[in-house]
Amino acid sequence: MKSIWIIEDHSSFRRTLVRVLNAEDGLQCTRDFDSCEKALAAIVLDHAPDLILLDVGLPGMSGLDGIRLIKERSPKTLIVILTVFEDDDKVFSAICAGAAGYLLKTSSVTEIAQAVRDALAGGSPMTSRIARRVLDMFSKLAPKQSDYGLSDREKEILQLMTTGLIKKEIADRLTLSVHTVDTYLRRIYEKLEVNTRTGAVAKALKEGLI
Amino acid sequence: MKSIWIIEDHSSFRRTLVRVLNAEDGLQCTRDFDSCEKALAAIVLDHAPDLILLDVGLPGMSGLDGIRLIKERSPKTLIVILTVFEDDDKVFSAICAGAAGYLLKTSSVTEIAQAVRDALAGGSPMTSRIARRVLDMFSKLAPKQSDYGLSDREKEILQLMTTGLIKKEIADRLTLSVHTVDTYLRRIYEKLEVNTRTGAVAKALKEGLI
DNA sequence: CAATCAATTCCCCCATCGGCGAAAGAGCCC
DNA sequence: GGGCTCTTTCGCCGATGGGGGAATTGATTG
Repeated sequence: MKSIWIIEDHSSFRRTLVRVLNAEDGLQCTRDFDSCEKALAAIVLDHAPDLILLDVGLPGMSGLDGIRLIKERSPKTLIVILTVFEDDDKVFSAICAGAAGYLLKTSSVTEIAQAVRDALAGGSPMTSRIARRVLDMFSKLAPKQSDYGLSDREKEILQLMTTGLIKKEIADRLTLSVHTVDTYLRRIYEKLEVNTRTGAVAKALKEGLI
Repeated sequence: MKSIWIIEDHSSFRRTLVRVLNAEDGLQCTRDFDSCEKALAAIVLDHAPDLILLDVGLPGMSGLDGIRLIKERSPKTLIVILTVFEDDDKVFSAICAGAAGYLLKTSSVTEIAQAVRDALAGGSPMTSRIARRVLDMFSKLAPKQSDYGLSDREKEILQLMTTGLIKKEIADRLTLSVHTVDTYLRRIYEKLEVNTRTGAVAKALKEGLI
């Protein structure tokens, strides 16, 4: 039997959810709150539930901060977002904070119940529109993995540069002469079409060269 | 009427898909192939379809490369992956290459048809297990969003540093004196606990400070 | 009103860096 | 063997960068 909490300020909707979830086999909605603060206070006293259905966008504490705090206190508790917002920013923040699902309130209660089961079974339920947004963000975030024809040694030196080392330190680290490192740097600048260490490091990190 | 191509080497499964999709209103499976190569050749001659159902893991060209090549030739064509593999690597690569959905072959044909509709309507259909993997990868990939208490001005200067500019250029860009920029840099170094431009830029980019 | 902090400008000193040029051994391909 | 790239070493010079300290505005906060 999996325990579920609901954090949602609309009392009628909350009560409906409680009723529907309790009608499901193997699910039990043990508590419900109208704010993150109250739920957080309960987590320290009570033991945490298996899953929390959370409305981000309720008054008081931001739901996004709520996710973080809940996850801090009880990392194993799954958090499924249930909200009216589907802007990139909210979705992005929720996922980064550790949400295990993202539903819209336009979903039917049976869909919500199914989503809860999905999440408990190791899935991350979300509408396909939200999924598209996540995928778009993902491919923007992922490094382009370009090349520029750097040799292994050049990449090694570039990598050390990204740790903040200066030429001399790199030379010491690799038991090379400063001159050698210098030559490498010049070639790296040339290949990357930059003319400063900063530019090289920035390009390396932005484009995932190392 | 939306046109769909299928790339799938199992001929019986492929024919089943064609039949099922053609039975759907508004969908027409115009062509089907048993390899990416043949589909790519067709794209240059024929005009590209609205959506391609693609099996990554078929013989010959890697399906992942296939996605990239198809997207190059016809960026507007949606690509929905249909495969037996659900390892992080495949999913990650497919998404980075621009896939708009990721289904498992364990799905029923009606689910596949629904997924095709979802994708055409602007969604990214995927199983909730796949979604969980994507979310996990996402939160690993996403910068930690730490703070270090940088002021707006300091962040601005840090941002300009990450474009490879030197102090003097930053000063010119902001109509400041080099000395001013210098002071900022020193404060940034202090807050970020580094002592070189390279280190500051690396830390800024790695931790998403800007 | 005072205190604080962010933003700004300036000085000096020396280590480091970036651009110039040169060279030589190792390994690989034709 | 001759060319090629990769790796390594070296010198020189002027510009830049980092560390030290100091001081002035303006805004915000207490």
